[in-house]
Amino acid sequence: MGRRRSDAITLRDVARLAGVSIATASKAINNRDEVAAVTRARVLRAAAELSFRPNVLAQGLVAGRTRAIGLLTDELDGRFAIPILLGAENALSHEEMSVLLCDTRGDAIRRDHYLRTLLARQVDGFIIVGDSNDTHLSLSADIPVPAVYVHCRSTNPADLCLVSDDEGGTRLAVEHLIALHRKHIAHITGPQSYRTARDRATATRAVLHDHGLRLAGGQPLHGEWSQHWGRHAARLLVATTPEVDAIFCGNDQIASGAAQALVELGRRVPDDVAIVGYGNWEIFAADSKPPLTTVDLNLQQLGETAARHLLAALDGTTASGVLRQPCRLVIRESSA
Amino acid sequence: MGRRRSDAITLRDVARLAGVSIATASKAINNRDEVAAVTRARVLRAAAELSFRPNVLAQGLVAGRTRAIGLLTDELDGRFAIPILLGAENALSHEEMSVLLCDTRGDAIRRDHYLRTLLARQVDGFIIVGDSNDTHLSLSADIPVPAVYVHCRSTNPADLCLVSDDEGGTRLAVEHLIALHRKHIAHITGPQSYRTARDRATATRAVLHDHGLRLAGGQPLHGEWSQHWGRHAARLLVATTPEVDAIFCGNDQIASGAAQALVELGRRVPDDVAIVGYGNWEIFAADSKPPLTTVDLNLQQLGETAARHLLAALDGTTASGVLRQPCRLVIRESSA
DNA sequence: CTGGAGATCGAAAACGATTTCGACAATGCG
DNA sequence: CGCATTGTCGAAATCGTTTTCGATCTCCAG
Repeated sequence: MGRRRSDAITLRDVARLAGVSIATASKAINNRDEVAAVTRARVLRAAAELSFRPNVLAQGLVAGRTRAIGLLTDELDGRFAIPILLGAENALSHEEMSVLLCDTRGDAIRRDHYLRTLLARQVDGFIIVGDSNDTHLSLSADIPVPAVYVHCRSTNPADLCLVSDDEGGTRLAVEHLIALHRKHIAHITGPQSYRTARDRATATRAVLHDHGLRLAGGQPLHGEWSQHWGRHAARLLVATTPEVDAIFCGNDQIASGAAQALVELGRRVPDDVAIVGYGNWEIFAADSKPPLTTVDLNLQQLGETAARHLLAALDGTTASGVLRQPCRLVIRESSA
Repeated sequence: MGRRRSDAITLRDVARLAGVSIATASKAINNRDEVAAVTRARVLRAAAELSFRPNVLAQGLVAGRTRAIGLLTDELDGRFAIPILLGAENALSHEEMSVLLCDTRGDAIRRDHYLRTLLARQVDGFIIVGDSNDTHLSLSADIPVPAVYVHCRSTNPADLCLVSDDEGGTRLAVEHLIALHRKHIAHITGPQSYRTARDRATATRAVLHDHGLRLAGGQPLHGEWSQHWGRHAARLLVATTPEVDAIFCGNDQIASGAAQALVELGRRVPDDVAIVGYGNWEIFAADSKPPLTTVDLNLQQLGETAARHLLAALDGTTASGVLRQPCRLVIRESSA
């Protein structure tokens, strides 16, 4: 067991070894001026020799910056929160900031509890990761530090919200299918209760209309976000609209299920029917049969962007409104 | 924006309102004796009135307990770390402990960096979540606080490691198939380089042997942990060992792929061939066609157990060695 | 040689809690 | 009543750092 806690290296030790006062040592290490270059070098050498690490608690207590942020997620076990979290954590660690993780499981009581805990811990700011469905209650009124909302919309227009660009992603997908000369493009997606499902359905129609086309089957097919619904909806579609030659699916699970059902019905993918998914959940998209063309949400970058905006806010540069992160089309065999 | 940081409620405010000294207020709030019941009540009332929340930084600085632990993961975006993390975080939050999350991405340099950061932050302990494949380098020599290893094995036998009980889980799966009167049971699983794949393959043979059976096809089929390999291996199996009437798969993706291939080959699941997966990754297992019988790893409980052991270690009750967490069989249509 | 400016440094206060220990009052016992 | 014991409270030390501000030193112009 390394050094015991009691005999950790403190600034006092460094100062003693360097032959200066604690104050000077602090200034030397924190790159303040009013300390001679030669003195600074001596202090730094001493610090290195003792492998000194400042006690962040005391630092935060005095300087008001704890170099820690709270990351509040609604449902961590979903598909979206993790990449966002990884992106944010990565960007923050570059700035020597730590992440305190709390998952509310969609429970308001837990959220309040965590919020208070994190505030008692004096976090410098918050990143709130929602589930992109409903708008997220604004917390800005309750907290004295900056917050950035990711993958959800705050109820307060003065907050900064970062979301994936559903309209742009939809355009990428649908125009890709149009470029493949598909004329009968259908849309299978998730429940109408999801904002993203509604937005992308609307966008699908708009893009088709721009190119003088209309949705195959007339209506988007709304159901669950599952393979099962994908299979079911694909069978429905083939029965009611046999001329369909492309399907744009609301996520990769639906796409995977749809592909499976089409193969069972004797349609070739992509020759007879091209399929495009949404989300680029690699485990589904790349391992499906055939591998799926899909829209990547750049979630990791979304997290990084959130972290950068939060860091900027800590420096006083606040932004607000809804920022849309562009998507990226990943082409695989299901439309090749 | 709630209360500004500068005018946060401190113990001084509570003491003043209650008409006692700071020392007494501290004792009253922390439930120490040597304070009269009536005084304590007055202090608590004052604290409640001001909605006082102690500054954890100062607490940690003096009392040596920061009520925060570091959670170090090797790869957070894998399938295993998240449920473990959720379980641990839940158990810890009951004790008002926070989780500092760091993902090393399997990189030793990042791990060292995070380790130092967390130590500078004076965390009370560590939970190390590995990827269950290789043994994890022991960190105990470098850190002055307790650590618990989850889903991996430490190189140091004095460390406490919590893993899923592969042998028990395998027994559940295989004996379930045997109870269904299956005689020709095959095993499709992941790469031999994975310890869990090897252990479960060995256990499969042992359980079959206990019941006077042997592995259909003679050898376990090792490949990738993917649907693609599941499809491929299932086709191989039917070609070389047509009498196969059950397949125990190393994970749910392989099982899902195998089921898909079998259906395409005209075999009915489960009537002709029963299938059991491993891991109970709901998104695959429950949404597959047909839904998969599988072995649940109780990962969330594994995380909770880890948290409890860590809390015990903080109180001085250390344990060591490898603890195996029992699994649970989830029966769905693929073997019903 | 003198005086003021600028550079460099350290003593001490501050941050918000916990903990130790001495002071004091109330009580019990002989 | 006198003395010891117990119960209650608060002054002060402590933790490791940052920050302020006064002290000292150097150096150069007048």
